[in-house]
Parts: sequence; C-alpha cells; structure tokens
Amino acid sequence: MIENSIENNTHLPLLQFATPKVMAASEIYIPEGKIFKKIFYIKKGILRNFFVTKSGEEKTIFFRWEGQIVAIPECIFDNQPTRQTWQALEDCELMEIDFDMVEKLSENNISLIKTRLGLAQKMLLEALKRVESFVLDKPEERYQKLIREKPEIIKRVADKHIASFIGVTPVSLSRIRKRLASQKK
Amino acid sequence: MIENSIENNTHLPLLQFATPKVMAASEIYIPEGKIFKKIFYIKKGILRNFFVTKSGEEKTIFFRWEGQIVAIPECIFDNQPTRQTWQALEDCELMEIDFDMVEKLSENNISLIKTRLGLAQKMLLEALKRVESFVLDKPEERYQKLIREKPEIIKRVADKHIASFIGVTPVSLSRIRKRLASQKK
DNA sequence: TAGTGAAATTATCTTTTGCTAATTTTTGTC
DNA sequence: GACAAAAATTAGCAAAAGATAATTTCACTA
Repeated sequence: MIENSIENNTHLPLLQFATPKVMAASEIYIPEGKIFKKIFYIKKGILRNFFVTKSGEEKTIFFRWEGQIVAIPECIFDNQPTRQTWQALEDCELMEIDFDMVEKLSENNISLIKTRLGLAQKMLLEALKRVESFVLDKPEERYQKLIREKPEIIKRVADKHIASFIGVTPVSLSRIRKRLASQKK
Repeated sequence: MIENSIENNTHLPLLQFATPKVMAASEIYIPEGKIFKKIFYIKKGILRNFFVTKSGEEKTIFFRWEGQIVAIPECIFDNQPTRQTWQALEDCELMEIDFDMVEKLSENNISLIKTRLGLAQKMLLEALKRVESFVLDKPEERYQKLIREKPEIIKRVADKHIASFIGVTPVSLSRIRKRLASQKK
C-alpha cells in the first residue's frame, strides 16, 4: 500500500530529480547532528529514528516503512541539525529528493505546496495519535494497540525497539508480553 | 507574544471575516462529537482540550492560550467529528474564522497556503517534542521541563489538568511535587 | 466573612516499572 | 552445523505509580 505516493500525479518534476539510494540492514542512514535537507521515499524496507541518551541507550521515536515519504521536521522546517539518528532496520531502497529543489518548485506550483501541506497534516495526525496514547493508555494497552494496528510492522522489528517506542524498557515489555500471554489462556 | 499572528501580513482577507466570541471561565466551547469547521485566534485566555474516558475521567491533551491560532486537526484536515471537548479555563476572547472561507481563499492564494503549511509544521514540531518527552523522560522530568519552559501557563492551570497532560494521576503529581520540594532544600 | 464544593495533599495498599545481573533463546556468520 | 554475539526472558529488589479514601487547603459566592 502506497501511503504518500509521489508517483501518481502532478509532481513528476520531483521524481525527475530523485536519486536512488540502497542501504543494507543496520546501516546508519543519517547521523545525529546532520542538517539533512532531503526528503526520501521508501520503496522497500524499514527505518527507525532514535535518540541516544546520556547513558548511551537508544530510544526509538518512529518507524518508517515502504510506501512512506519522510522528511526530517527539524531539518526541513527549521534548518536545524537533527538530534536523532536514522538507521535502516532491513535492506532498504530509497528515492532521495533534494529539498531545495522542492522549495524552488513550490514557489509557483500551488499544487505542490498543497501536497506538502497534506503531508505535514498527515504527520501531525500521526504524532497526535501517539500523544493521545501516552496520555490515555497504559504501556500494556499501547502495546496491544500496536499489535492490532500495525501487526506486520511489529513482526519485522526487534522488541527492544518496540519497547522504547511505547515508552518502557525491554525488560518491562517482556513482562507485559508474558502477562498478556497468560491472560489469553 | 503573538505566536501565530494573523494581524501582520497579507492575510487581511481572513480578518475581514473573523467574528468575535467571548466565553466565561469553565464554559464548554466545543463539545465532543462536533465537526468544528472553524479556526480561531485566541486574543485572551486559556483553553484546554480533553478526552473523557469510559470511567468518566478527563484527560487533558493540550493547552492553548493567547496569541495562538488553533485548528482542530481531525475536523479541519479530515472532516471528522472530534472525540475531544474544548473548554475555556479562563474568561476568553476569541476570533473565529470559518474554515470553508479559508479553503476558498486558499485556492488561488499561494501565500495563504504557505501560512497554513507553516502552521501545520509548527503544530507538528510541538507534537513531536511531546512524543519525545514521553519516550525519553520520566513523569518527574516532564513536569520539571514544563515548569521551566512554560512557567506562566502552569501557574494559570489547575494541577489536575497538568497531571494528565504529563501522563500521570493527580495523586501521583502531588507526590512528584513533594519529592521535588524536599530535594531542593 | 462564613459556608460550601472543588482541588490538593496525605495515607495505605497493590500493581507496575526500573535497575541489575544471570540465564536462555535467537540470529547470523563462517 | 557450530560458534559467537545479540536479543529476549527471568529473577530479585527498590522505586514509582495506580486506586481508593480520608483529610486539609483553597476558591468562590451568597
């Protein structure tokens, strides 16, 4: 399923300038501190972005997978270096597009700006849903929702990454899994 | 400080159609279930939006205050009824703008769409920062950050609303406050 | 200013999580 | 298929949070 297609409409000019990028699983795509002024489309694979805490732990904030268009908000919106690291979790195939190009093309292309607005809105709804879940749900419920709503993604990602995604330690997630398994019987 | 001014630039057409709305403290502004197709500018006062859980508890998701432009994402982006309630926490003065009007004006006004894009991006950065804090910080740290970064807002809002905002119960927030107070000495 | 209701704090008890370390299981590679 | 490294689980203990209820403090209004 294509989540944010760039292959279906009036934005062919973008694709013209897209360049392919291939990465192996576990490879670092974007290191912390970089001002990454590209957007990219994921043709294949999963990536995650994470913070490294003072004590060296990696805290995963989001997963991104095939069909999605990704922009790093702080870089693209604010021209700031990202404090996070982006890593391929599987062998990935991306299509990169220079963002300065997008900006230039946007100047007099109202349809392209509308596309950008749509993408920002989509990302916002996703982030808000996440906030909701942190406010309303216990970790156990967040985990259950995740299995229910994104089962195929969960299977492809290590539990330790899921753990920080829902805001708990890997040990705690393991206990949650155990509790849920015993309740089912 | 004006956070998202609509009074300073090329968007006077919007202001033309804005209508004032005054509310008393504790009044419900937007009830759950409504498709609220307006955006509003807060001239004065604070509002909150909250979910009501099955057990009847109110869980506050955001606060909005003077200087901000507010759009209810699910209503404006997706034409969906909101599952949240909006309530004035102080006497408020708002300026309401019909969103259909904004859409119509946007069609051939690239600058207005850019403004909308900017607003969506701003909201996204805010929501992402919130997600970060849930993943990286303990409730105690979230509370400390809040006091540090929004001291004037915190003072104007009841603790029980702060509590759900940072994802804990009012009782737990009270204990956090006690712990912090004892550490200071 | 006295009285009422809501908010905040405190107390008690239970559940969950974090931390650390040990153990088991899984994964990937040679 | 054997080995090494990483991931996941388990265990034990301390800290924090949830639930409930009682008590104190605060805020509003009559």
